[in-house]
Amino acid sequence: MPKYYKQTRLLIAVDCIIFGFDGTELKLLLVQRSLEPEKGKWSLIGSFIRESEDFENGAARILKELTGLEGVYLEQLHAFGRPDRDPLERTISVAYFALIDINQYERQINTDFHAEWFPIQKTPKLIFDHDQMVVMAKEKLRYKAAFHPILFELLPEKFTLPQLQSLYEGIFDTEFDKRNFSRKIQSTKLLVKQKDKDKESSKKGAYYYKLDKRRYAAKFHAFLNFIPNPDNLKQTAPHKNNIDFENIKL
Amino acid sequence: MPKYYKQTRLLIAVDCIIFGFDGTELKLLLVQRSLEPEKGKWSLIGSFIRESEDFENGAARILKELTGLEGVYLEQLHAFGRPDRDPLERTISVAYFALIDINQYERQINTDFHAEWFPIQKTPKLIFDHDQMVVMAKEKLRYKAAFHPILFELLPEKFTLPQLQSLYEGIFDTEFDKRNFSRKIQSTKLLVKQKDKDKESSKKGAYYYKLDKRRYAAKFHAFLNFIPNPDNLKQTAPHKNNIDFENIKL
DNA sequence: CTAATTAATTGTATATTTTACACTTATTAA
DNA sequence: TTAATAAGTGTAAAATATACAATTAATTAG
Repeated sequence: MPKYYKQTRLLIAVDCIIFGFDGTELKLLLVQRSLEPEKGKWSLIGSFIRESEDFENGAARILKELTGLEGVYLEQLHAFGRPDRDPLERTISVAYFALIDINQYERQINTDFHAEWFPIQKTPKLIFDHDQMVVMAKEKLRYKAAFHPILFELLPEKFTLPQLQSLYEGIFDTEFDKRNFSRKIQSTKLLVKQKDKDKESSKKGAYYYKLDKRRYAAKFHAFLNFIPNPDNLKQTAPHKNNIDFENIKL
Repeated sequence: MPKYYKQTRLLIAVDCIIFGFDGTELKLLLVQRSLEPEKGKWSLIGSFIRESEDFENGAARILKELTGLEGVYLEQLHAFGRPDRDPLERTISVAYFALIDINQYERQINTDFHAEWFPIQKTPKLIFDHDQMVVMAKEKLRYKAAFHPILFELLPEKFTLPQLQSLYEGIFDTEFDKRNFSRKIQSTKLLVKQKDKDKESSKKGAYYYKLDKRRYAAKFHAFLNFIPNPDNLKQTAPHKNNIDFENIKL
């Protein structure tokens, strides 16, 4: 069987930026690296790609191993290939981001990874170019969330409007008027009001909602314009390939 | 020097989806593959990545070799890694898309690639998963063009509003009202009206415009909402990871 | 038992943006 | 001079986004 001669072959890894929401705060799941170099340092979870494994399969496998979860939302972020990104040997990393409901996360499944949830604003310094990956993933999440109903992937089956709003506010680092937010969300017709209330966080209690699964599947790629008033969004420092929310009025 | 033992190393290629606009039509630059397998078949331009080469460098190098152009708009599209995508040997492809003004393209530079421009709707069948790459690139171009002033990368320094409109109409496969289109484009304040006219395509002649480079650089990432009336856009067949323009009113 | 507290819920008036729609103008060719 | 062609331009109606505050349900404290 003929091959491509004289070409360089490189290591390929998949790294996962795992976002989680616990009902209050957006978090990132990090692990302590188990092999040299940088052993013991905080890192994204990753793995070399196997012989007959797709990137998606690899990412899903990693997630399963680490969190015990299957069927998690996964999307390719970017391929990172700077020759010196791993000082030991050149390694290509195909980064995926994942969205999970932290309450579904099974704490016990894999303790050998030394995994820990960090509030998104309080992540430690990561190895290699993983900080850059996280920055890009946060931008992409914001970007997608501004137009598509992607944040529901972070929520449990039943959730309240105040919970949903605080998720949006956390991700966009701003505050929305609750009347307008409610109206906008409801206008998508993606939510089905339940009969029961969540009495945890208030005396009055907030009605639970569920996703209308049919509509959700149908509208996932639609443009829903979730984010009012981009002027109020705080700017992130622009960098190469950055996506941010500048105001169009100069 | 220690290495990562017992891990698979794979071939890495960069493939470029090169979009070009000639003032009338959106086109794709394809080459006839020069090596086995599939020698002689139509293909995206690509190359194995070199020892100390970044993906961006690799993509820019390929573009330079093929078109003679430097400083071309380039953006990573997606990494493709299906184990059997190249039947000869597993090869990862990191796909980039490029936008160029066909009039800048220097026809003579590289005849050994057997390169040819194809109208975007009339491309031949391509090798491997290159058709899938093209589909994804078209979707991403539409997506970005809907919100960001990216299509100017396809135009010469001086262009007319009718030219710009026909570019947008071509990419979105629809028609816009010229009064509304003009108002919307002008409201971005990205254009500077010139004193001279293009008399090629009409008796009256159409005023040339240039980009306001400062504003263009500043607003490149802003959301400008270029596309009115998404209802009128024809649907593309949805597929995995698809981005399309569904109407949000169910 | 009543009052105070807390957070959820709901409506309206105004401003802004988007949309639909058609005539006038400049130029050339007949 | 007239006809033909495509460029350029304005306005009214509709839809959407925004700003803004009172009421409600339940619990807790007095």
